[in-house]
Amino acid sequence: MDSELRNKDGLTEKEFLLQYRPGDYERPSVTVDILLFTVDPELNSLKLLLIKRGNHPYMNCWALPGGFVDMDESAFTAANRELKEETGLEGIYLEQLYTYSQPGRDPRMRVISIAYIALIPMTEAVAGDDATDTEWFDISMDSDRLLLTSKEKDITIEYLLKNKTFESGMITYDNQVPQLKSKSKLAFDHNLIIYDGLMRLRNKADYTDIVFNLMGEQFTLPDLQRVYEMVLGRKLYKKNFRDKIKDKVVNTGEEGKSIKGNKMSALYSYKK
Amino acid sequence: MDSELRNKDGLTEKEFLLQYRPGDYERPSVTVDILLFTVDPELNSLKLLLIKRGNHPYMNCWALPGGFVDMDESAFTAANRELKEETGLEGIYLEQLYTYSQPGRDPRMRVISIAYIALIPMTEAVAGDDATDTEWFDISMDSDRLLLTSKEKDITIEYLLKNKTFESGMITYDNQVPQLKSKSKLAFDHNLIIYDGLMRLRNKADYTDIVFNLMGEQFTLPDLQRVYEMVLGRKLYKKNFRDKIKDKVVNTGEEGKSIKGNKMSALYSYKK
DNA sequence: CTAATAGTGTCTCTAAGACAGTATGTT
DNA sequence: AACATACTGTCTTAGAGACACTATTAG
Repeated sequence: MDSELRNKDGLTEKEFLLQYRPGDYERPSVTVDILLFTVDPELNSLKLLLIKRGNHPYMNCWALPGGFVDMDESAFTAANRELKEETGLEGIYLEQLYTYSQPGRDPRMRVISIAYIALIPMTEAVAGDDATDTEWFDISMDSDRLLLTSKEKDITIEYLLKNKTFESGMITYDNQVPQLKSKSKLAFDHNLIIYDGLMRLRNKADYTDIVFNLMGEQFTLPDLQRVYEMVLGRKLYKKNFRDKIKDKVVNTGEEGKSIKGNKMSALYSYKK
Repeated sequence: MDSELRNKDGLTEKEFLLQYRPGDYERPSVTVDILLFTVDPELNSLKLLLIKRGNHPYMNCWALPGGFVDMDESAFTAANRELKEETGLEGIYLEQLYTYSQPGRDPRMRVISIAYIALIPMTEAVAGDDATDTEWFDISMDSDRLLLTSKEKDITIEYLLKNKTFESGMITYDNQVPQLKSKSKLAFDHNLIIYDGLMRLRNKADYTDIVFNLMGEQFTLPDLQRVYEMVLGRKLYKKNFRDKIKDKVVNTGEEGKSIKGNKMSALYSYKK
């Protein structure tokens, strides 16, 4: 067995691990940041949960929910735990987005943040919490602007998207960089994270079933199309849309009204 | 100005940051692991660089190159630094893959690893280094097996790919999990990382120009096709392939022989 | 001459995109 | 009656997939 293999100091693995002491060097803090998306019950907008910071740095700016990764849990587990604390919900769609590690992204200390995308159905949408200044922002993005608004709190957070060319090896690719336009703003590099997350969501809407995580158990096709349109940020042709999703969906035989319409429509559910 | 904004203790941001002391809690180590791919000069195989571990844990197993992220550098910078140390090359294609954070993935201590994909042209391929037991493995993967082989060292590392269904929110998706088959094996969770990286490479070969990072300045279309086939792990129809890449490529007017052929062929270069 | 390789033509099938049209309901 | 909405038909274009074909060259 390999368990009796000895290293150059003559130690087996068990002996090695017993005597091993990690070096005494500085380590970064590691956190998870969560992009929690949903759609509002009237299907007017895609929504993103933000929390107002009550202290420096970025005091009074809006930030993504998140927290530290504990020593005995994975980042995925930490993100699920934060979601549970924030919304009370479990079993939510959760996907790792990207890891942000630029030194100085938090002026207090070195923080590396693993960002996650979470999606909850409109029916589960939890109200904003006034006490902790938690708020669902309407979020939209077109070719040159990222816009976050809260009607209740009368807040507009706006970033212009500037085209920038990146080089990597042989290839170059165009990307966009958010540039603050409004008075209110996002904390840390959360503007980047939100931009990246929305792009990921849009891309995955095209080639996966990710959008169904924003729907309830049953839905009409007009409602499903509206959700796709909010995610993608553009109108879709009804017939083409129905052709595209027809294999992902099954007619329940029941009928119901679409959220914005008053005409009966067939109710569908997601087909696994 | 916001710089005069005071928190509930009456401190400005500058004052707050001066008195701020990070909590004295345990932090994980953060490393980068690098999937360095190239193709061999005879265009027989896609290649991946691995290093043989000389100590516990996973002594004598093969591992991805990598190292710690320093406190004053981003993970991207750390990956570039490691690449420079390993190959002497700079300006290489480098893309963040995924972050692996499962507790226990390193039995010595808590290590969170940010994995990167790097691609270098075949012409730049550095030889394996006998002193440090660095070796370029031939890598291939089909629907049910991941295979890493070194002809020189007579090593075969083989993992069967077992289908597994994952649930996340409303949707389920099928994925594959590597299961050790051979006597030689990979260290830590590097089998997962390699599987994920190869899948990413294959997906991106379809909708980006990523594969050109494996080519030299000039190449014939038959050679380019062979590289695509090695990355994708399947044969392509010549005409369809040429139609697909025709806008990515420009005829230099020169002629040269393909690496495996002895007939002259038009030389192309990558069109930005 | 034969076999292999470089390169092109073309057919089918599917999916995206864009409208047009019918039926059914509300006001 | 007028309008909006649910739902379907169909045309065009583009790309993936699959072969068939010609031309060229090594041996």
